[in-house]
Amino acid sequence: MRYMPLASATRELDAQPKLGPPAYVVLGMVRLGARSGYEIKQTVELSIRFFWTISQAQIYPSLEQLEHAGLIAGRSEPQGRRRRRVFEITAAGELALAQWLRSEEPMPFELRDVAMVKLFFADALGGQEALALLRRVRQRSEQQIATLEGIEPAARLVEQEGNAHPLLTLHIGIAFHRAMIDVCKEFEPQLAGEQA
Amino acid sequence: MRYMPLASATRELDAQPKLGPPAYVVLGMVRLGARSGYEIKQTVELSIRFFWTISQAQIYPSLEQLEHAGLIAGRSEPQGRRRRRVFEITAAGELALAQWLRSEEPMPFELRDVAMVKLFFADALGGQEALALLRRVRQRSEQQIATLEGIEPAARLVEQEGNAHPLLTLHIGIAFHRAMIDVCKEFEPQLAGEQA
DNA sequence: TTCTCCATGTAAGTAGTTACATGATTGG
DNA sequence: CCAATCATGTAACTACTTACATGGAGAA
Repeated sequence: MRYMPLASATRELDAQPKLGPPAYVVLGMVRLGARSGYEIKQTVELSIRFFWTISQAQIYPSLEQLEHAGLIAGRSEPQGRRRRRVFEITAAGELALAQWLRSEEPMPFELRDVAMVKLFFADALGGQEALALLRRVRQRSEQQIATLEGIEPAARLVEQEGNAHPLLTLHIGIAFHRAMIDVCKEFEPQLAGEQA
Repeated sequence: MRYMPLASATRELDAQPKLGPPAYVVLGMVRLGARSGYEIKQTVELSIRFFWTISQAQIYPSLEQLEHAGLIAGRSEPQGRRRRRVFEITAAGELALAQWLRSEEPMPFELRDVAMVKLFFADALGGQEALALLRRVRQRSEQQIATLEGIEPAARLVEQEGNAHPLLTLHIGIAFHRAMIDVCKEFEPQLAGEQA
């Protein structure tokens, strides 16, 4: 039996300093076949960009952390003389990812959208200008939908490889923006009727 | 004529260090009648919380910055012996707010939602567990809708005082979550059919 | 040879949160 | 008199971004 304060004992069991969402994102991307840090960044931009971002500067430390924890295995695989580390998920990694997905931790919905803020305060504008803002917001959503629909073929491909959920989140994104457009459209006549 | 590098001259014209979104949020809230820092925090929690948050620690410095810039005017108005500063928007403040609302700066849509990330990676789970996750996400949206609908009476009141846009953003929020629920519902049978 | 892409790494800075500190008022 | 609420302020910390630095590979 060892004598040490409880806090330290607990810390020893926990082992690693606990992974944050960015690390799980990297882990999940490796699982889906993104091999290098560079590929992960690209895949993120192509797939989850509209509900999660991650900068390159976060990816490499996350990879290190995950490898250290034994959740991914990396090896050097240079292209010619250009250095390159490629990673694969380990059995422990699969387990850790699934555990995170199952965990009952709260998932607060947090949107942080300047456009919505501007819309909220738009009564400070005249009717014509408020209408212009509303239309800019609508156009943004139309643009987003176009982008998301552009991704759909790729999502259908990963679906055929047994990953149907990327397509699901893509559809949610499209539905989000459609909903936004609908509410804006409904509101427009109310503004058009106003004098400046 | 003065001799100084261009950068300095420009900085001199700009005068203040430029306001960020949090400062404009505070400004807008003062315009809508929130008088003290404390009231602003409460109003934010009641109104824009689901698409923008702001911590108390940001509010007081923002108020100072805005007052310094002449966009709001504050005076001491203690309640008994309890100190209290109350603020009003100035003409310059109205102008600055409107200018911000009109400005053509890009408004990138940025959502940051762990639930969507988990959904995206949910193929790492068996069908039953993925279904459970999907239902948790759905319940979250149902909960959000209930909260938002609870706010609606208050939004209708401010509408009658001439501010119709808070109600608009509220409707957008409700529509968001309805859309999310719809897509989830559509997807559920696909998972229910799977073996674990 | 020059541009774009592949690839990794890090230092410095920003934006924001949590937690703490203080103290008065109101209502049960 | 005790708890909840009103009210302000700040120090320490965390998370994340931007910008810089380096260099090879392939294509025009």
